[in-house]
Amino acid sequence: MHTTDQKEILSLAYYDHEDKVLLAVDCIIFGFDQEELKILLVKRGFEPEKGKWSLIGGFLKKEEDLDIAAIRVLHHLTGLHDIYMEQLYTYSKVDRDPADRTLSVSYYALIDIRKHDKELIKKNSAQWFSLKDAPNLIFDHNAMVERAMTRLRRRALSKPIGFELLPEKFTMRQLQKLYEAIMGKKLDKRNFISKFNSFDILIKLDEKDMSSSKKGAYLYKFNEEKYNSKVEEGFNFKI
Amino acid sequence: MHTTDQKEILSLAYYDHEDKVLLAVDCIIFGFDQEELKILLVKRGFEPEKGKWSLIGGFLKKEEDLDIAAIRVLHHLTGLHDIYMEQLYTYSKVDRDPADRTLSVSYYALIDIRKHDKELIKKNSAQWFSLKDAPNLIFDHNAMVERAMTRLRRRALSKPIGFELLPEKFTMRQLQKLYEAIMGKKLDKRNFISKFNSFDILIKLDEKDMSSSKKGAYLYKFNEEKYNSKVEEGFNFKI
DNA sequence: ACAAAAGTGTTCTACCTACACCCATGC
DNA sequence: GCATGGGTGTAGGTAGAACACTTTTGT
Repeated sequence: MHTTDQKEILSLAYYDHEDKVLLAVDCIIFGFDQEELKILLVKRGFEPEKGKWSLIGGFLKKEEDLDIAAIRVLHHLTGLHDIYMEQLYTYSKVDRDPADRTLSVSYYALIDIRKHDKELIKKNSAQWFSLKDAPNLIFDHNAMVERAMTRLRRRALSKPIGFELLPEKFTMRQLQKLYEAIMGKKLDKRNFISKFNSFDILIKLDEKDMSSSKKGAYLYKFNEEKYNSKVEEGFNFKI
Repeated sequence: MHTTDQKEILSLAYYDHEDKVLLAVDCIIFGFDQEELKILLVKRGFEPEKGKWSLIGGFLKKEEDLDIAAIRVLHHLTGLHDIYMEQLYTYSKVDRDPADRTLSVSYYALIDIRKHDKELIKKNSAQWFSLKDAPNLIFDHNAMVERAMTRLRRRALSKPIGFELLPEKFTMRQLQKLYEAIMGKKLDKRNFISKFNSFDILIKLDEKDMSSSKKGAYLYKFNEEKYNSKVEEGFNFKI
């Protein structure tokens, strides 16, 4: 590899006359509160557009790649490590940010809504909104949220990422409610459960969750090892 | 909107201490030559990695957004306008380009291989390669091609983008060969044709193509208006 | 005893897959 | 007349969709 000095020399030699730009990372953070999908938004504390709602973001630093920058931003707001996260799209309209030529790479993230650090969220004047009544966002952030929603819908059909939004132990009903929220439609509980059982990637526990009924509902865990080994053998998750 | 002067003032005020980076656009250009998928590569004429094969690319200019930059790069190499094109992913590893900190946004493009400007290609020392025997590429360009291929496969199943790779008039056999190339497997011709006919988005012409058989094969055109109006009514293209 | 959520199977339909023969023509 | 690619239909299997009643238990 090259040292910084060498790089500067090479850069001067080869790419000297090219334009440089500011690059931001913006994160769409999804959570699920047993009934609906929510996103975490911050009230902007600086100009431009101070006081308006926006996605949480930050600028890419010289020594980071984009994934690292997104992880930093997510950690800064939620206090969480090991967040499920995926790059979405790069927004580049010349006038998207009135203050300067800034491009933004969007990421979406899935977190267990009960696990975030409430103090940090307060400190950053952030707040959870259900997707239906989220406020209007600055710049092109509304479009980012829409694209994230579309991607999440597609991904959830072909990868078992839903579990990232649930607690470790969950009931079948919670899982179904989650998929209903993601897909935006009611599902038949018998079909849903037998589909999921046919995958054989859940562990049924002896415990029951008594919080939502008198009878109680069995709790399940996602068996990630089993899922991975089934994938090795050609298994294809498909809701 | 703001004038450039205002922008500079705002930028100094708000984003002054952030790092700026070079941003490139790299294009995976797909073509189809009746038998297999090909990509258009250029022999790099400048350092670093001069003389090696790479995707065609260029740096984003201050006054462009990314789509415009990609269109410029594509036009520069092929002479074509109105190319089908989609943004794929942004690559950002700190050391991906040894010369300087450069990020690259990849785009893939689909063109009718017979329509490109052969002079321009020669002038840019570019060449078509079938995917199987394409040379090793510089930086992370191999990964870009792989991601493009994955995306193309998925897209081709749910959107009728295959026609972008074919001449305006084509035979059913050509269409089938194209889908076989994209999906990497043989298809049954009866099933393929009856599936496509059930969509009812092709126009069967009275002309025949006599180049590949004595009997001749009917030529078809994609009926884009009909496709669009069917989509309006809820039709879902799904191979 | 009743309210409220949990749990459980079957039938019908639609789509996908596999499969084989005749046709038209140039040589 | 034969070799070459073009064109066409059907039957069986599989996966998805629709659908209703019994169980448990706290109040």
